[in-house]
Amino acid sequence: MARSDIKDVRRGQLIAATIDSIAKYGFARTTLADVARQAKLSQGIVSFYFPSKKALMMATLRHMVEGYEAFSAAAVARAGQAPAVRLAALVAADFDPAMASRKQVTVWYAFWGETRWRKDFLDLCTRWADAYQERTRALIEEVIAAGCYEGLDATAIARGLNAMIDGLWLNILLDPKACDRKEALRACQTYLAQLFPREFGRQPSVASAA
Amino acid sequence: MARSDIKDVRRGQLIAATIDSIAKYGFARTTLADVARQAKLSQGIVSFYFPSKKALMMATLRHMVEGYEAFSAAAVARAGQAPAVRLAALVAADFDPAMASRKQVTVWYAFWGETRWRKDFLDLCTRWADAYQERTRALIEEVIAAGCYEGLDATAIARGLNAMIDGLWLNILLDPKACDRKEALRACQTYLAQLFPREFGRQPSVASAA
Amino acid sequence: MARSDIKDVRRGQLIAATIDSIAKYGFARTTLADVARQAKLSQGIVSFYFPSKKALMMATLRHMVEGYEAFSAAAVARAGQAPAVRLAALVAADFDPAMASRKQVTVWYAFWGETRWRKDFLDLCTRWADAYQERTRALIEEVIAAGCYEGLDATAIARGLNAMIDGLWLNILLDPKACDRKEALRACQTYLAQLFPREFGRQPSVASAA
Amino acid sequence: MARSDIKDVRRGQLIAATIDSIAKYGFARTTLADVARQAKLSQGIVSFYFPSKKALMMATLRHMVEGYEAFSAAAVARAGQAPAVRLAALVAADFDPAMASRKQVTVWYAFWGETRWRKDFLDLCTRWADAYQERTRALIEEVIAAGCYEGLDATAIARGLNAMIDGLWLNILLDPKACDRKEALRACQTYLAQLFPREFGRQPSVASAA
DNA sequence: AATGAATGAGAATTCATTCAT
DNA sequence: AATGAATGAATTCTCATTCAT
Repeated sequence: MARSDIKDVRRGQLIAATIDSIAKYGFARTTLADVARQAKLSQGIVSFYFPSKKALMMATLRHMVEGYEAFSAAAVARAGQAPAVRLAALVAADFDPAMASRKQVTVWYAFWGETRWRKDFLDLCTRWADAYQERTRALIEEVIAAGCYEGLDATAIARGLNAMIDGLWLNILLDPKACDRKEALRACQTYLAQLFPREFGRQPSVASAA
Repeated sequence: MARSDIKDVRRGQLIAATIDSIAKYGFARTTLADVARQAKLSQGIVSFYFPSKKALMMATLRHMVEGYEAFSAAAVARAGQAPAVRLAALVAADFDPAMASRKQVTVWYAFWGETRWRKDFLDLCTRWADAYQERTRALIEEVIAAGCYEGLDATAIARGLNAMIDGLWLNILLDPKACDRKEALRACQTYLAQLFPREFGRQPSVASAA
Repeated sequence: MARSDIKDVRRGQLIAATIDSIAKYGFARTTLADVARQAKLSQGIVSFYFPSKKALMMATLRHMVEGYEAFSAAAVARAGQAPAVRLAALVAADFDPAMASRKQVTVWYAFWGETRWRKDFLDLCTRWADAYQERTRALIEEVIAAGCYEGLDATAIARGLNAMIDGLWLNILLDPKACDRKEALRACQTYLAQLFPREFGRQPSVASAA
Repeated sequence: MARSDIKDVRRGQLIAATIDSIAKYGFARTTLADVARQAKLSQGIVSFYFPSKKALMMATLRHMVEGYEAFSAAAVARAGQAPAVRLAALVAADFDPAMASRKQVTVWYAFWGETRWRKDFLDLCTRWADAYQERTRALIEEVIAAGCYEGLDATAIARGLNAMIDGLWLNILLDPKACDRKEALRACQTYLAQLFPREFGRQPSVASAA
């Protein structure tokens, strides 16, 4: 194995361990010793690969963002050309078990709840968040145009849709019994069906197409 | 000042200081020393009034929940009898400067992001959250009935609306430039206008009536 | 009730509470708050009657010493004139339920184990301890003289007897199952019977005479 | 120095420092900071080697018990075959400067005086204490048999002898001027001489043989 | 590359003592 | 005489970070 490969492997191990640990103990209670133990590596190695706890956390967040982005983009790509189907796929991806597992959601909100390094976290995410918002807006605009809808504000709708998704994730986190992934996806689809009845109304098959 | 009053005053001071400190430093970095300093009291007094940091945090959360509930209920009560106006008032209250200030929102998400005591936090909130969800649902049902709408699922709409509000709060927290309170409220109203065009469409005045 | 009486009552309450607390929690874990609670008095009153924790402890020790002394002297006085009977009574008093209860023994050893204030404790006890040792010695000398024993060193015997009593108390404290008060008393009597077979041998009735 | 050795060295340093500190300041006033200072190590390292103060104390007690046991057993082994000489050696070992130094005795009684962790301390010692009592009893029985003594209760004598030794240690602790090691040993030997005049009477040389 | 011992700055919590009422 | 709120120093324990091997 090449030198650079093993480095990537170690980094990956440590980031995975960090995610596990945040999910289990929370952000502040995640100690570097926990991470090392979880990764079955020695204490010192964490500092070897990441100069500080903050750097480890930043790398972990970057990893999560990139994973989300890749998963999301792939889902949309797989969905073909039709704007409505692409939009449905985008939404469905957000509630895919691989993205909206309890563990993932816990970790996302652990990051958002953290005040201390918020600024740095945001610097890391802003570009991505803006791009995501813009992509959603554009897709909705396409759906509006393709469906000949009128009087709809794509920006406000995109903002509302994304906010609803975030809020449903929070629901999943806080009260998984009252609202699981399936229930959350249904709420989103209800919303889309109200907006675009011709594309989303009475067509549960669209969701499963994603 | 009577003996029994001073206790309430001190508790209030400490809870206010806790909120300030969480907003400034985050949940984990809020030390009892910070709280004491902020409240201009001595270190030991925090432990005198709250047996542990957890107890202080629980009391703080309870205080926030009760404050939110009271504010929200008062806003709806002021709105009169018409269901749509009441619903508009409920939503508007969520984005009132007194509720959705950056400080408040920061603290809410600090609590939700905390893994360690999540179970206890939720035990404290569940009843309230359920009641809130139910109240929203009932109000939406009234609006549906009063407006003779058909094919609308009040439960899913309520869930979606509440989730959207939560998500918009997160937007306010994470990217206040892209989404301030006014913008957030607009997104919600857009949603309501799409659902109930006769009550909410083209009538920004309704919102301001709240 | 006269002023001075209530003061004595309060002092007594506090000392009794201190003894209870030492027995339950140990010397260092006995806080003034515990003592106050146990005595059903307010926190501040402890400092009012005793200028410091050390002073409370000293008063408690003095109380125990005086109680022991009084009990012991009374037992000997009741025993009449015969030296052997007096000696038997002295020993029996040490294992009387009122003196060698688990609580009492715990507290005595809590005091002896305490290094911090040892010097002050000893200053308080030395005179008493010396007097006690001398009294025992004199009594043994009388027994020797009355029984016409020869070659016995009253000083060494007194030292040995007192040490044995102390050691048996420690046994009661550390391993009450293996050695209770009755068993301890038996060991002492065995010792005396070996020393003074004519007075103590085969006469269990002597012990019960005490 | 090998990695595994250094751990033992550190543990030993810390235990030695703990003993010194208990002897100097007492049980409760022995802080982890004291121990670290005494051992010329940093604060944190104490917690690194011992998960809690209690664990440090337990390890210290175990160290003392093992040291005592080893010393005692070696003394008896050196004494040869004759039961009386072995018994004399056992007793003499208890008052050897290495065992009954003021420091050691202080620490023993500090442990016995401690209420808080008494149960755990005793769990650690009970087996040893029972074995010690049994060994003494068996030795005394041998002396009785070898000397053709009659009417002696080995159990009661052993209990009394061990209690006397404990009590003499307490004397050494509380009033070293009135009773030093030599004086204490003399009291024990007087006792043995009264029990077994043929083996111990008028033969100070036996003791010095130990 | 990797290890894990060592450091020391905090953090929560406890508690003797003070003092206004 | 009595109360109990308030203080702040002290203590145990945690942990990010450093560094010799």
